Amino acid sequence: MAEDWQDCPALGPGWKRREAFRKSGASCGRSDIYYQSPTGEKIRSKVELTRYLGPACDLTLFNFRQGILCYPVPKTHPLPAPNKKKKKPSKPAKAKKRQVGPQKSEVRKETPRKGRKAGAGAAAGSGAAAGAAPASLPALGCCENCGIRLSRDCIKRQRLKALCKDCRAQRIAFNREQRMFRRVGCGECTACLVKEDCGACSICRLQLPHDVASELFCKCERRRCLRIVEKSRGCGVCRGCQTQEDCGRCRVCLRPARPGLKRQWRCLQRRCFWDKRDRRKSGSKVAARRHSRAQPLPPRPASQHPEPTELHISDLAPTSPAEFIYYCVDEDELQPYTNHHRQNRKCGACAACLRRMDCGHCDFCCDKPKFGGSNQKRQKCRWRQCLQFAMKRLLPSTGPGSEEGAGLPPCALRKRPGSPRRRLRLSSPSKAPLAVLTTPPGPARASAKQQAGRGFVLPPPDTDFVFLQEGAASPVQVPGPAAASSEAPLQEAQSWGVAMPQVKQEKTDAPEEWTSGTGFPTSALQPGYPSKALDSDLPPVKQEPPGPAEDREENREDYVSESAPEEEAGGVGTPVITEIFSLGGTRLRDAAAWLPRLHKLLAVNENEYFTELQLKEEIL
DNA sequence: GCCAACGTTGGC
DNA sequence: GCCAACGTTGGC
Repeated sequence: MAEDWQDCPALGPGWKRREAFRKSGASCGRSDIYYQSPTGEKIRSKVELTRYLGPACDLTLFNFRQGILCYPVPKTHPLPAPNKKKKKPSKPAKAKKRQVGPQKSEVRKETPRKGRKAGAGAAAGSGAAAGAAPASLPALGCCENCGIRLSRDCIKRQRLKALCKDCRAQRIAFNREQRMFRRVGCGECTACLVKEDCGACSICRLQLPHDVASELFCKCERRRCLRIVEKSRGCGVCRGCQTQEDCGRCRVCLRPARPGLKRQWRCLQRRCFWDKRDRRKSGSKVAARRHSRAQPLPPRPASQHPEPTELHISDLAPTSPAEFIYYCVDEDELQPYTNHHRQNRKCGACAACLRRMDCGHCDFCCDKPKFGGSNQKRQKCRWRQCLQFAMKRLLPSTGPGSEEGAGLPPCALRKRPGSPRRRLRLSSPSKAPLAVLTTPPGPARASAKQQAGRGFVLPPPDTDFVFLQEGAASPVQVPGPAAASSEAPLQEAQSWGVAMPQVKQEKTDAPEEWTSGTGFPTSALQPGYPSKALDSDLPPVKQEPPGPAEDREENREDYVSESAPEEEAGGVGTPVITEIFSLGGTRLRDAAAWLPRLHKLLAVNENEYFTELQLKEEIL
């Protein structure tokens, strides 16, 4: 991560080069060369460089690894080349073209997230949106904190791009430090020095083994590090926190009071710089602007932590035993799971793994350079993401004694600290029929993750399952459990994977595609083809002809080779598998309520299509 | 908690 | 050398 960029004059002013040594893995010690264009574009290979500079630019003399021009031994006339490597001429046109990618993604970002972009580059256009406090805006292209002019690199970066390099580093360091405090504490504050649990807080009441709770993150509430900056209270030392009076000029102060209601928002000038929430709550960068230019970063709050009486329970307290275990897992214990090799994400046998062609339509494909994307997401085509891998992590364990837990490293049953994706796992991923859980579009998404107590999540009652059973030619969809028995055998769930497609918000199905009342998409029960409304404009997905091995699997994989393209083309857009990882967890108890009935149904009617009526009769 | 972004690594 | 994509980080 150490970005020791060095100028690369061979490519022209503004170009930088970096050599990154691989620190681990089979190729440890090997180095990779990266370039950065004057506009901040990252170039990873000569091919990319060529693409970036355009065909008019001849790179044959350019040694990508060395970052220098290598002229052929001049036999006759030694002058030719110096200018040849002047990439600059062709760059603008191509660079302009390359800008399309980022711009596109930024547009997309702007909509749902109020566009951080608006602050710098697009500020002119969105200034009206910011409207209320234009006077406090920092100059475009200036660090929001110290006000120095930002480099192009800083401007380009979407994260923290409104901060200069130093301020950004400070902020990142602060965030990192806070995480450390949350996990292990500073070891110096009075809370960290307390050796005895209080015995009365919510954690102590859980009566966890002392040796587990003592050294880890989920400590007694009274022993939690005091250097953690609580979001709602601020650091107490920055200018915002120390300002006692409202400015009377910011948009919060100027907001007309509602009769009978106390103003809820704090004056922008009084908000803590370190509170990241304000950046989003106040829309775009208004909150960050309060610390703009004239206001350097406040001293690190870590050295001047809040009063010892301030506990920060809300940030830390696990809300359930399950969460508690998550927080208590020792990092080392997680190694076997967290360090699994990259290839472990492929079972190599499921339809997704056997699929060789990218769909070209999903968001990950669109991100790929070969499809004209900007290579920001860098993820495998959604339709090629391993189904087994997804299922392994889908269903939660029910405890050490359960079958789900058997045969797994204990860590596999726990959430991973530090990982944004909670993956749940069951022990027997083999031979699992595949199931797809679909949810009605639009507002249903918000409710798709109903809280099912103790932090687990289950689909809403009107959620539909589309079961893609191996051996069956078409998916089967059933309505949600009306009065599911929560005591159904958990083992049943092992036979099924459940996924939730289209969780992402980029694409939303038209509501009319769904039959109201039944909760079924009108097209979903068409024998053989379950997809929702098709977009005929989209080209069919290229499918590689099956190899010999695939022939054997043909029947078993039909459901993907047929249904997947349909779904891709059908505007369902995002297939199901990767979305599993985004689920906060599906409560096995609830999943199990579905599965026995479906399992039975499909066992009896294997290889048959199901009509909506059949399913209703059979299941309801 | 979720996810976009991107550094990094595996494999062809 | 190049590309695919894994895994982590930072932001919302």
